[in-house]
Amino acid sequence: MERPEKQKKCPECGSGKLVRDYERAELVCAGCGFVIHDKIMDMGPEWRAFDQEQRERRGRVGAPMTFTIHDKGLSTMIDWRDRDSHGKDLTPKRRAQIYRLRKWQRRIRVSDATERNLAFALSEVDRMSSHLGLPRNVREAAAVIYRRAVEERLIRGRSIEGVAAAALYAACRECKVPRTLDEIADVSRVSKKEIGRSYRFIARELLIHLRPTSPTDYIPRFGSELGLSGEAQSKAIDLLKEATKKGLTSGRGPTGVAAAAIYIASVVSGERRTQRDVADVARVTEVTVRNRYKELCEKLGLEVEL
DNA sequence: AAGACGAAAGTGGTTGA
DNA sequence: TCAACAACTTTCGTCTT
Repeated sequence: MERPEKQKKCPECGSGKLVRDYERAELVCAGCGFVIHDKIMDMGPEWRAFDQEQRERRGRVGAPMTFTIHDKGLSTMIDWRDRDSHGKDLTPKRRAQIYRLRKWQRRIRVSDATERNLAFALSEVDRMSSHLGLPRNVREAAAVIYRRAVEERLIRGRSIEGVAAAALYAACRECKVPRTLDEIADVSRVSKKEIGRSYRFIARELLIHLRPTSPTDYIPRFGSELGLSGEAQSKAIDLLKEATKKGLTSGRGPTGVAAAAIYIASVVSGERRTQRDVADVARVTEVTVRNRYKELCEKLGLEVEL
């Protein structure tokens, strides 16, 4: 795997100016805004991908491995009959020893049952992260959250996959690279509803208090997916700053607001994208893009000639 | 032909009694 | 537990480029 330091040029526009965004753990091209996430931290997949489409195509992580045969038949069970290998009765001393051994074997079994569950959950986190192209630090954060949930015994009555997905969702928000519940649900095996419920539960129990997602956090990703330049993206962020000041973002879905800002920015910077395209990457409808962008234009007193 | 616009009805989730 | 509610979606017809 290539060392991040050796990556000197942007694969998209060839510009040499790459900026590290430590907060989001991304490497960003200052010229065109292209985001090179997996170069900086991600030691996960061994393949290299230069954009989201490639990453999705090459992500060959499929359905989760089954851990049903936990030890592949290698475990030994101590016989319950108090006989030795010749069929003779054991001395009382031996019997006591065997009893203790059996007890310990039981204990070891449950402890590696929780280990297996943890391993399974973490492999789920990894699998989902690969699909979503998330950097390593987010996976780590998700793993930490999941481990805490295990320690606090919060998984009882909940599916491991649900909690794993919820932990990942929380981790994304914590690391300021938010993914929507829908996006998480797409790569998970459980429903959006269950992930949401699990998330709320563990967030409450683990006292994880996350500010509502800011539309700004979506700009680099959406911008990158639409191939927008860095200037266009900064433009969108400026717009959002203004909008936030005037309270235009509260109560609105952050993805919708982000989409509108991106759309306006794309138009004013001469890199126009259609409402359809913007709506698609933001996972909202054109109607929402329109409504938000009309609001933004009116309230910010913007003239956007088309 | 494609994109933008907007009206109207429908959906799922939150809130407050 | 139920109904009201706001945000968002779906659908569809019209206008513009």
